[in-house]
Amino acid sequence: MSGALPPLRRGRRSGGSDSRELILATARRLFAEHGFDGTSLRQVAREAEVDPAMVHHFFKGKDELFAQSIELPADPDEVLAGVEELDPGQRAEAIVRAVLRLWESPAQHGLVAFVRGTIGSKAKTALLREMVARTILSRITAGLPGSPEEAKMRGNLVATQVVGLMLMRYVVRLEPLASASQDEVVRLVAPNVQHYLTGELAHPTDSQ
Amino acid sequence: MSGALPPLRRGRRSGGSDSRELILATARRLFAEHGFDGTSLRQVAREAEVDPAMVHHFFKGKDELFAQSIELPADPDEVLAGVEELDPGQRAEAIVRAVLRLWESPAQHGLVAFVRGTIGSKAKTALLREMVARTILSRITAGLPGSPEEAKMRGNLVATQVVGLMLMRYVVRLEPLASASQDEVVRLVAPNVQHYLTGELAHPTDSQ
DNA sequence: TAACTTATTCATCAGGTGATGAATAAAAGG
DNA sequence: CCTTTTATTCATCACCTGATGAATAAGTTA
Repeated sequence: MSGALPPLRRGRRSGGSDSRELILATARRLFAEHGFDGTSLRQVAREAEVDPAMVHHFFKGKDELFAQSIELPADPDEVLAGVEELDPGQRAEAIVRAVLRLWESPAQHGLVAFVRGTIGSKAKTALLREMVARTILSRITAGLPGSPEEAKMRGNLVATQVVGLMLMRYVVRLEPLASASQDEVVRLVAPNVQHYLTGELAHPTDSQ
Repeated sequence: MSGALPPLRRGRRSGGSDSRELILATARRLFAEHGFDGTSLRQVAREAEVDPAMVHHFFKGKDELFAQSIELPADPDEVLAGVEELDPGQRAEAIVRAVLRLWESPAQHGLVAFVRGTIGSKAKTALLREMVARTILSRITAGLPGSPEEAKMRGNLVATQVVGLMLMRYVVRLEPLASASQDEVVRLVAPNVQHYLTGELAHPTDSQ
């Protein structure tokens, strides 16, 4: 039990270090696991073995850290590239494939974080709604036959199916769905998505 | 500017009061809007115009308050009553109707809170998974033809569609879906749910 | 009326939170 | 070499969190 502690390690560490990346990686993981509110800067710093003040040195604050952690998971332009040009009759499979590919890419952590953080608060949910409506649905429903109102509803229905699929497979991890192969998932759900896109939307019942 | 402040109001208020219910109602609303972590006891107390300590007087702590706030939204037995006895070929409409009815009942606040609180954390998501698998899916897939594995997958697929629908309609509030009538929603999505229950699940493609 | 129970508030605790500014050490640039 | 920039840590701040125990007032019961 010596009294002399090792000399203070204040100041720059010798030898290059990538603390910034380390912090980001840790933040990504923790945000994905516990959401925005459930993750503290100090927790990130602790697990990255770094002083809490470093987080403020590299990022302006918690918000910026979060923003950079989820590094918007690739813009929809890229993910849905080519979908618009496809014949509506074949669009469903392309959409489902694109979504599965995205969620099984390195972006997965960030996406889970995004979903958790976004559904947890009313304000953020509103942001999500705007974003989904403008960037994603418009692309999916481009060039559908029928009235614009009908196209919007078709887009909404596609969203219910696709979002439900992502949530159950990647967030809730329901089995056996979570372990099924991409091809199998496409086979199973693409037909229903296609039905929402171009199928006959049930006739208003005559009764009522 | 009299020096004499109004006498301290410590002690029981005269006239009956229903602070307990007031706290519960406020908690329900706030949990639904901001989730579990995003809601503090003091915030609940403030908006209920009550001292924070009252919350501890009536409930053991934040966890118990949360638990009582979401007052498990009616057990699945009740909500899905009768679904098991229905012919699988007609089950879809009953399921969708039951879900819509539930979400447009007074339980809605609690349900939104439950979803927000539950998706926000990994641990709670695991609880949700167990609960959904045991209590809901088993009921929905009872008596389906085919292997047990196939029935489980069919149940999973139904879950993707139903959960996606609830999320988009009641949590994200995507339009025009959120404003559609119950009957219209049933007409639009029940056929796809029925397909998951009893339809032909696409043949393994010969290629691959 | 006296004793007891319940409702209500106050004062306070220990601990976690995000944030800031200064001190120190290494690296980079001149 | 000296200067500037960058990385790192420390010591704090003010604030909010959930929680507890005691003080007080009203209702309830004996």
